[in-house]
Amino acid sequence: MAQSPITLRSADFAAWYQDVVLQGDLAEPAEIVKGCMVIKPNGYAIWERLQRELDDRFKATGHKNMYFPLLIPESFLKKEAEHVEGFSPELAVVTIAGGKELEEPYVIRPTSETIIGHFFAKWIQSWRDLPMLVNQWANVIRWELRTRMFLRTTEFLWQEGHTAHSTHEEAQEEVLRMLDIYAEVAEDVMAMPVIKGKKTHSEKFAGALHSYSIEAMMQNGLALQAGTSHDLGQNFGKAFDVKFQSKEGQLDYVWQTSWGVSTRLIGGLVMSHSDDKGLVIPPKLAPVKSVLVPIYRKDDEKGAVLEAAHRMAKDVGAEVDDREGHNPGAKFFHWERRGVPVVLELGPRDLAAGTIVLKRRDTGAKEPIPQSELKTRVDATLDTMQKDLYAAAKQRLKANTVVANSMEEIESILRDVTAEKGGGKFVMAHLKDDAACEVRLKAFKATVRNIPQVDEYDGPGKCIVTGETVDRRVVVAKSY
RNA sequence: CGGGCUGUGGCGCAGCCUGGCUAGCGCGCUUGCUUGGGGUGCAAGAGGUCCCGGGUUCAAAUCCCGGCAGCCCGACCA
Repeated sequence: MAQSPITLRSADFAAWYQDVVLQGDLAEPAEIVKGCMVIKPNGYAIWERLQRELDDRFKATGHKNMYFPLLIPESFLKKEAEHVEGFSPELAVVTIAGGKELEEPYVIRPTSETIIGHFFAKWIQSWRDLPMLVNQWANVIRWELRTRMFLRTTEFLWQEGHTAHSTHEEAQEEVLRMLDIYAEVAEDVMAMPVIKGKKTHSEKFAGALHSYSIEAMMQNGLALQAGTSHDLGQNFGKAFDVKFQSKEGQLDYVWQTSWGVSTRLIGGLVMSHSDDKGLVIPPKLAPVKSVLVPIYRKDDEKGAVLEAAHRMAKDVGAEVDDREGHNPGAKFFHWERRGVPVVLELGPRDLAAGTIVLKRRDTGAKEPIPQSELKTRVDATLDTMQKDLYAAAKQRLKANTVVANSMEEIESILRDVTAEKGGGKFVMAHLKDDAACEVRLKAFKATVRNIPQVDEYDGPGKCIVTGETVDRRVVVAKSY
């Protein structure tokens, strides 16, 4: 009894993650459908908040939401050579419908570049039709061989932005604009610091000219690709014949972009802030920001406490946990596991003293405060907690980022790192954007996460494999 | 998709090797009392296709074959 249902991070980080997701009531494996999960109210509410934060920013930058079919004619996937090569191993295909074998199978979308390309071709004729700025909130299916809740599930929820532009420059601006929005939501809303950068050629999206990502560091030091933004060039424009006539009267293919974030963000959120007691949710995303636990012994106390509890809770927008049959301790544990940022305790002692006890989820600090200051103190605490969580995550990122100047050095740092044992680092090294160089990392299961947009290190240097001069250090890490 | 581990009331497990009575235990759940500032205590109760299918046997949770699902490791990826 009273033993924590959550594995310690230090004992097994992967088991800890699973425990936190389960105990925090975010989701559970669907079991009857391989690799899929049921997202529960506490998890879905976080997703809804993320959606709101993202969607507002998409709209503010001129994008409109649309919805495209879940099923895509199989032939569409094959129109872009790299794209089909990248995605075909993980497609789910519908071959029978209405009891009959289909003439042409449909694939369940793994992403929608192809079907959207088809419609772009229909809708775009003139430079006046551009830019076309579309976003879709949807589910997709990728038949992944290994799944983990939120981080990689067979079906997942995401948004995919798809845009078409008349010039490459404009498309490139779009790609970076959306990358910035992702970084802003990650840092300001999720309190999760990220590194913005460009993917290497071998890590880019199948069919893109260039891909960009935001990479976050989890508490075990592993990297998580938290969002991607792709410069598709004219690849899909050519594959789907999306042409427009320019002001000068010339016919040209459009320049496209696509960008997405998924429910994976919730996994990142968990692994950024949560602790051995369970979930920790930054206030800006918390479905329940504060809970008030009333405490009483006798019936006469109960009446007075509950009356005051409901009145004060209303003032601060807190939920009152007035469930009978659970003592306060049990309630504290309940809300702690669910990551509620602030828990308030109100009992007879407080009523007598005119105080109420305020407890922060992240630090565990507990403090009696005057009831008259409740609203301002709760708001201030939520605000501080949001900032502190970011600062702590940022500090961890810094502390676990190291510089290396040889392949041997990188290997010695990363070789024994696993998701369970942790100890991961971001290793900054000069390395050429070349598959032949990255193969050396693959030997110990590390990858180039990205080439940072902003160089915070020592600028150009010699590639540790080829000796050629490269522009800046890249992020090498093990990742999810 | 290859390797390993696992699947038994809601949850966590024991039993399986060496087949045999009514399938146990802890937690949770229900009811009542009690307790209440970090998982109260007592009592009575409810709850089971032993993952699924087939086989061996007088008899299968237990042995054999096949499948499904979960977790971990690898290869593949948001």
